Amino acid sequence: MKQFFAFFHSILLILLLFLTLFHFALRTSQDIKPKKKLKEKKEDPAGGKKRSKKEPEDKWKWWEEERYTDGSKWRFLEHKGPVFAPPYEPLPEHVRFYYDGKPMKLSADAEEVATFFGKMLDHEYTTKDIFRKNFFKDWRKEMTSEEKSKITDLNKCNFGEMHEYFKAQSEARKQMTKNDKQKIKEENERIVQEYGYCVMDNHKERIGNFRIEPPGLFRGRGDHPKMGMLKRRIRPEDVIINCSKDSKHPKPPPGTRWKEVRHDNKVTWLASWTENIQGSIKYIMLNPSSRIKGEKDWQKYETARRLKKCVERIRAQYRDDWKSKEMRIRQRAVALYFIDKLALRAGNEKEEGETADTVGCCSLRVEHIKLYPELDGQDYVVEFDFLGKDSIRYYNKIPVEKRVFKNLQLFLENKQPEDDLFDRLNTSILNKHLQELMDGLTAKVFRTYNASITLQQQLKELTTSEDNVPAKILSYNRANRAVAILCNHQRAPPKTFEKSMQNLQTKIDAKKQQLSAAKKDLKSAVMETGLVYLMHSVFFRALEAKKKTVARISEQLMKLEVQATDREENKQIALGTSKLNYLDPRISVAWCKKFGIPIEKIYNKTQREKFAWAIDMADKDFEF
DNA sequence: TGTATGACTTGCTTGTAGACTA
DNA sequence: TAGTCTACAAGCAAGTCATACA
Repeated sequence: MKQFFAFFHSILLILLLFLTLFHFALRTSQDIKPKKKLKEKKEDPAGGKKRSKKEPEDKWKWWEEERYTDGSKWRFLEHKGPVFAPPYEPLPEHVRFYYDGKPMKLSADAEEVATFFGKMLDHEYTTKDIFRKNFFKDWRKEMTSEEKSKITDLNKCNFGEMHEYFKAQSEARKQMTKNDKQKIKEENERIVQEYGYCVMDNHKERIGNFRIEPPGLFRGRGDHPKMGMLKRRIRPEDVIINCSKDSKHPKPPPGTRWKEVRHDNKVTWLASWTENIQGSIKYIMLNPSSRIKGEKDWQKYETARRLKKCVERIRAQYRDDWKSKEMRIRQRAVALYFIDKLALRAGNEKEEGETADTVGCCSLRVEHIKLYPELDGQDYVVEFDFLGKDSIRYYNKIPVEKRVFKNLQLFLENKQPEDDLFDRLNTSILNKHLQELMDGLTAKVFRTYNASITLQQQLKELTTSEDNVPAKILSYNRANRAVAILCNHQRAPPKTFEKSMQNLQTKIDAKKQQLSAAKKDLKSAVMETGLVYLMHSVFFRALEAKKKTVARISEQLMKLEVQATDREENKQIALGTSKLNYLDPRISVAWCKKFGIPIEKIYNKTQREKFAWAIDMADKDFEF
């Protein structure tokens, strides 16, 4: 009898378990209701930061209006002038400068320049010979004759206390109370409201940089021969104001005057001054979201689209020119081939000794290329190795067509490493030729065209409609990355890169553990619920909840893994430059609309303001 | 035709606001 | 809620290109 009951009990249990599993299987095959958006901001790749800045009140659609056709940029311009750097505040008594181990009180002018150096002690710049030499030379110009005779060796100068003082000040700023921080914020906001906007042709427009650059030490990039030189303080007497005659002219600070007030509506700047390092002019101009900048940007992409229509004809022409009898035409044709194929910059000539030694296509020298008739199984390989804009290294090995290779061999004949590769060519000659091929065509249009067309092609290739949003965004970033690589947009890996990757990996590991625990939990719940299924439906609801937990954690894990892949691939590549300057925003807008991706996932608030014209006008079928 | 200059765009670095996390 | 981290925006250097002038 006992055996019979035991057998019956077992059969009953198996039956119950089967029923439960059957029911469970049925339910899992149904879609899970979309979960309520608890923390939407977490899903925003742009950071989803709730900035306090208000959306601009002026939602003017300038792109729906006529443009000026007479070369003028505006009819009316009124602004308040620039904001000057605050005056120098002398160091407190206890912060001393030491020379040769002894404290020494410096005159105000010498002390100010010394603080510029003291602030930078942590920076590699202060270890560079050129920087130190230039700084010391300019610093001595600010010294009194007594200081000059005493301070003769920079190596005997000790700026340590200054450095510590500024570090402590920065620390104190961080430690300020919420209230104090709020007060500073409000004051800044007041300044922005007063000086950060202008009125241009009946519209309030944001100014890009309304503050005059403060004095400091010049931070030239690469091996810049002028790094460390003193950037002097700009006073109202150095500043030219540009505004319309009939506007309320900006007032200079009390007791000062402007260098000049002019009314030139053929230019877009509001104020300008000449800096003392290179003697170049610096400007105060409008924000990228302004009409004046937006129109120009739009126009730039339209020129690139016009190039698309005739690029094949131009390519056929330069290929033909590789065979020309004239050396200058062959050089022009080979250079254009590189600009087109490799997205090289034009390469203007530079004054020797005034800037870092960098080159672009037309200014390439013999020493920047190597020719290999055969390399790694490929024929006619050219190796490029040179410093481009901002002293960023361009290194690339590419197979070229035989004719290009033979031409290059010809160009190199009887030349020294420091000679120009294209000695019969410069950017002016090249651009004049391009102008003849297409109205408005210059060397840089090829960069814009190739960048935008690459993005469009890559998006088509990489996007899968079945993918979820994070996977689609990864595809977008990969397409963007292809462009950044083409344009050689590099960045120094962030100092915190390794750590942040480690943090992300820790999160992934934790999430994996969490997932496996949740799965285990679900499995045992299935067993338990099976036993009591007929008695308590409440257990079934608990089972459902566990199932949802597993799904949620799986999704979170996937997101983290996508994030890690994206970050790793982006380690040394800067996406921002191409996104802001080379990619027709209408391509991205169309892609978002086509695949149902919120535009906020691709462009942050500032970018959306800059590209408002594109967001408004492009539909899902836009083709570059 | 070459050079200088002015105007504007492009491009990298850095400080920090504010989101995230424990 | 305090401390940490990171995306953003500011900052400014460094390009391109048109034009004026010799």
